[in-house]
Amino acid sequence: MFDLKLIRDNPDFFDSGWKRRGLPPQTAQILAMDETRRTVMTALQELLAKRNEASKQIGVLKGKLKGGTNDEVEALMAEVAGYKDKLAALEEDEKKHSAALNDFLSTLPNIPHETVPDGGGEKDNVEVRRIGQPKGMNNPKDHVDIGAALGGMDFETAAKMSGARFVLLRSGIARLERAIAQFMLDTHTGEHGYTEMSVPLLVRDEALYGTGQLPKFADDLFKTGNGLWMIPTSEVSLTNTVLGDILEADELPLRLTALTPCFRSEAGAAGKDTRGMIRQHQFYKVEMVSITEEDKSMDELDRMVGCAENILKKLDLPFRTVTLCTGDMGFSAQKTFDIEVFLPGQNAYREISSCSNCGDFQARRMMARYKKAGEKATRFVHTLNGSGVAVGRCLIAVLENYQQADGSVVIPDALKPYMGGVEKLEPVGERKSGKVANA
RNA sequence: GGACAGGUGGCCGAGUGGUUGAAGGCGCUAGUCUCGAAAACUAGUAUAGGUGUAAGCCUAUCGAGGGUUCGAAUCCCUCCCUGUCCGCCA
Repeated sequence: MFDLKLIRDNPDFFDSGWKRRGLPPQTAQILAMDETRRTVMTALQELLAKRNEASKQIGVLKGKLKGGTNDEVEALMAEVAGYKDKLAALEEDEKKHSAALNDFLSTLPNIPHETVPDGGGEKDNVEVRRIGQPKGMNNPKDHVDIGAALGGMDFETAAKMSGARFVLLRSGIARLERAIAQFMLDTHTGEHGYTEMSVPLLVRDEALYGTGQLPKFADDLFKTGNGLWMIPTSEVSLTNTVLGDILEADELPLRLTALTPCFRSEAGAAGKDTRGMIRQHQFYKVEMVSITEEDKSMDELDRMVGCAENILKKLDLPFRTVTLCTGDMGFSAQKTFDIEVFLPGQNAYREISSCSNCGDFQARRMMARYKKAGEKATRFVHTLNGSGVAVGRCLIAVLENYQQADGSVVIPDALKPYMGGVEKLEPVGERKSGKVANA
């Protein structure tokens, strides 16, 4: 959401920002709607003031008359009664115009930061660094084949109960997924200063509005029969911990992390990444969220990217980090870095983390503010979120990068403490049911 | 899920439908006093919005949203949240 005063004062700044995202100018319409709204609001307030004045008089007079009445009181009451229709009409008008303006504003994306490169899509993202060398492999298999050989990745069984885009993991691979998640959480809490959180997975409209998924992206979400929504990322739950709050500056930054399942309807992704675990309706993700002061968020973004990269470094997975261009950034973001891990099975770098600074965009929607010691005024916090990292995709990356010629998968050193002595996942022979896997 | 009881400023807590943005207390800030501090005393102490060069003026806000009324913290309805008891349950 945006500061209307700022839009009034700097319409060009906003229009050029939206233009960089490929949108036409918006401020002319915003300002026209705002103008109408304020005109109506002023008229309403003036009439309210008159009514309040008269009603106060009535109170005073009735007090003197001990609750009785006289001509003067009757005249005043008649006067106020005359305002009634006008007042109701103005009130309705004011509501209508405010709602219209709000609805319009709530569908507009954040303004890109000046350091974000221009561009229309993925191809225009700018690589900032590349860490680690892909190991040369002869005919590397992709995670689906590796998983099948290990007897631990089963899409058919998942499909029976849940349909497409679900997976069922067994035995060693199930444990590996858990190991990855534990390792990441331990690293963020133990080395990166994040506080581990266990959060609701079902949230209300307000929470999703706050982080920007609603009202525009309802189609991407799952909704329960009770009107609650399943979180598409724990960014929603972690960021909304400060919904409506006024924090003290010295409590900041808040650095929160959580491991949660994420639920995405993947509407509009038909035909995309249909093979394997890349794009599922449900997946685990370790998320990082930072709540900072307004002048600290860009430094925090670099720090957060570093935390996510550190996970991949410890796992010794080759990756590259890119700055998303204006055309590829998400709705709420002011600036975003994606981390792409190398997948031998695809011979390509694929997104495994996305770290964004949202500036005050979400904070305005959530009314999340902070106060500096000794200052009266409140300011909006800045919010950042980043995957640290996506567990499912990390599992894929480990399987593909640590596969051996014999079909086994070596456990990365960093994960060994979490694997109960298992150092390698071995392929199993053909099984009749396919439902038994090695440990 | 059922039955009660509640939700008032940073906190506690009063509030008969009428000059109540809201008593009183605590806390906080400043001043007086003091060598200094404490105590005491005095004063100040919400947020958002509209309007104005400004001082200011106006509007809204007592969990949220509707309604009744000339006028609502107060009466009515719906919802949310908290507490207690019962039921159910991992």
